[in-house]
Amino acid sequence: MEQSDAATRPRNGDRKAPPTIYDIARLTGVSPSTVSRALNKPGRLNAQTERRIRDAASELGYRINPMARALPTGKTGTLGLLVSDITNPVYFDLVRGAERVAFETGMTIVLADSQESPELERATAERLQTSVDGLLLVGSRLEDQQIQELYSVKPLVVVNRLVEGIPAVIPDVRPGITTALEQLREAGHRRIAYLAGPEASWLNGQRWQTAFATAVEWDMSIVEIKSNAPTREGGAEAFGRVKAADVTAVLAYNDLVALGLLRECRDHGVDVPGRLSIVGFDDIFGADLPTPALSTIRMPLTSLGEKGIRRLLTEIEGGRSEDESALPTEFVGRESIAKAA
Amino acid sequence: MEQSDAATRPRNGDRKAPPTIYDIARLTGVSPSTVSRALNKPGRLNAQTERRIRDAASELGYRINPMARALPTGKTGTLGLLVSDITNPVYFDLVRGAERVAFETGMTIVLADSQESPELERATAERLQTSVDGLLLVGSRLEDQQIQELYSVKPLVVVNRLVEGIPAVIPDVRPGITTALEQLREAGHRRIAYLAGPEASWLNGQRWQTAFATAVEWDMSIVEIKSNAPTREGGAEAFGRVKAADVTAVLAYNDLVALGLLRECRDHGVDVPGRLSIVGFDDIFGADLPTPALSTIRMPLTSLGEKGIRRLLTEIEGGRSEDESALPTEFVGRESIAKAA
DNA sequence: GCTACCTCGGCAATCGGTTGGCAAACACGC
DNA sequence: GCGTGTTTGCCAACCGATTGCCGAGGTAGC
Repeated sequence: MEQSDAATRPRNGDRKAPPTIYDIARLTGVSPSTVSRALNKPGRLNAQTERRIRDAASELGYRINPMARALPTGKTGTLGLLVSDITNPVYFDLVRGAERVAFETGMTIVLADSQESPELERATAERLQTSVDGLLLVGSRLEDQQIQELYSVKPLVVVNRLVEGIPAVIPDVRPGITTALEQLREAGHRRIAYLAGPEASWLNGQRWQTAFATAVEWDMSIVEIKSNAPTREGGAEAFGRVKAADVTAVLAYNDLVALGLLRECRDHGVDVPGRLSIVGFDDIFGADLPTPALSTIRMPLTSLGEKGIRRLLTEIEGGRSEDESALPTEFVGRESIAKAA
Repeated sequence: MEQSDAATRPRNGDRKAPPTIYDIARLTGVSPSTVSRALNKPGRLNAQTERRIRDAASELGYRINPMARALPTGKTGTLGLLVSDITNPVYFDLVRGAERVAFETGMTIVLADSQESPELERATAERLQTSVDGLLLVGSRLEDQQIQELYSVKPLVVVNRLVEGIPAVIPDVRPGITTALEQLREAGHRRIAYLAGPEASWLNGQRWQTAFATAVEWDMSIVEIKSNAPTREGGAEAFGRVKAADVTAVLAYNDLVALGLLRECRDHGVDVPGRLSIVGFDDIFGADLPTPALSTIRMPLTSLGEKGIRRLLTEIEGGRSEDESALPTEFVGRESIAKAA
């Protein structure tokens, strides 16, 4: 596996230091401050001088040193994105959306995850705060007060959560849930279960409360079933409790849990959707793969990511953006729903 | 959606500047340089003085300013991780592994993707290089020379690729492919196809060449079928060509392509594995979800991520780490393989 | 020809750390 | 009492930008 003569590789000492504005200044015979202005105060200088400096800069392959700029300005050009679990496919599109907006505005995103641990989340958030201009907290498991403390240090926006006094971007779970329960009701389901997510999750609360209120309104019975983790394993592990609950349909906290339950049903010979209908949340990658394909309530993930970053940017600029309306969810009907047995 | 009285939110000006070593110096009556040494040259100072300073620091809630440190030292404490497509589940575990090692060593990871575009990859890499200590290039689509140029600027490690003179971490595709073809052969398959990935992908070349050599050695016929993109859509779109090729088994460039093909087969009534056996690569999230569950060749993703970062760290320290042996792949038998028709 | 104003570019301070060199203070041996 | 050596902490320069202020020179108005 030796790919090359080690002696031919650059050592750190070999690499030439990148050019600075001082190099450009020397080359063009002006002062460094003039170079700085030429490069980021267009119009401030004589057009011809500016041209000359810009040319010299690109000839030298000059790239601004973000650290050096950050020191006097206090702006790092970096945003922190903290999610509860990187390996949860639900964050794909959200991250993508966030990245797109960040890239367009010339910001860099630092992605980190807290592995569903509040302690780790706090530690990571604090560490990130020293090197970013603002933080996007997605599905935070922290307590309100901790988030407020973080907010008192640096700009911050929460996604999928509401905290007193903190700018937020959230989905409106109502449309998706309403349609889903409507479908279940029309298919004759009267006893349904909600397979719960983490208690510290605000979104879990929203989903449960909305499902609960809707079910009650429509005279369906509904029970909440605990699950240990918002993962496929968590869903599989809840199978026994679901079965014992004697319901004809399950609304799961998220697709991961729904997929875990679905698989377990198949492995135990419980016919889905014949004997049990299952609906998930999020419409993650893979939700359409199993047979039956999973019906789910799609979250506006890309938009949540995009709006989150935009919101954060105006927050950083000191603007006080209006809290916009929540982004609507949408029911995606697939094969995991059928007439109640 | 108004969550709070806007007037109660901190404005940027409201936030108090974080404490600096100057604050600590003033508080303890020593000079800033002494504070600096107390905090990161243990033993250089009188033990008692050091204690006093450390106590004051933690009392003030001091956190070092990474930018300020980066300036004189040239070390940013940040590593860049550049993947070809963030939304490809294959990178989950790799990113996880990389993050774990980075976190343990106190480094921060900046994750970016190039959306399968070489131009974007180069631009992003160059941008990242100004603010990180080193770069991990995963599945790069750049040309060798471009990578070498990047390497001449900052430390860099490539994953899933070999480039002359560049430290690399790669999988050994042989074990997985050998076992997979062995199984196919024993099941009576004699005509197989390789559904190709991006031409610019080194890994695609490895997979094809190894499959080719092995098939030839064992007297199986093998053909290469192009696919337009290494995605589910790409796999679906290749269905016609696969069907026309008159083979009994397909080895796909990755699971995404395999899943796309699998779905398309189902939609067109082609029985898998009855009439066509399918094997993927990577064992991504979701590979086990469809019916039939996808057989695949698992990549040591977590290890690739971990080793990649470790390798990068020694590279940054100026060490010249030995090129270690490639990490073995492993065949994962599921339901998408059966006896040849 | 004089004042008033504007344009253009440089000086120097600043951001928050790090670090080489030095000097003060102290201990020790003789 | 003096030379030598060691410990300890400070001074000041530096990293690479940004920016307030100022002065030189040009232009215009009267």
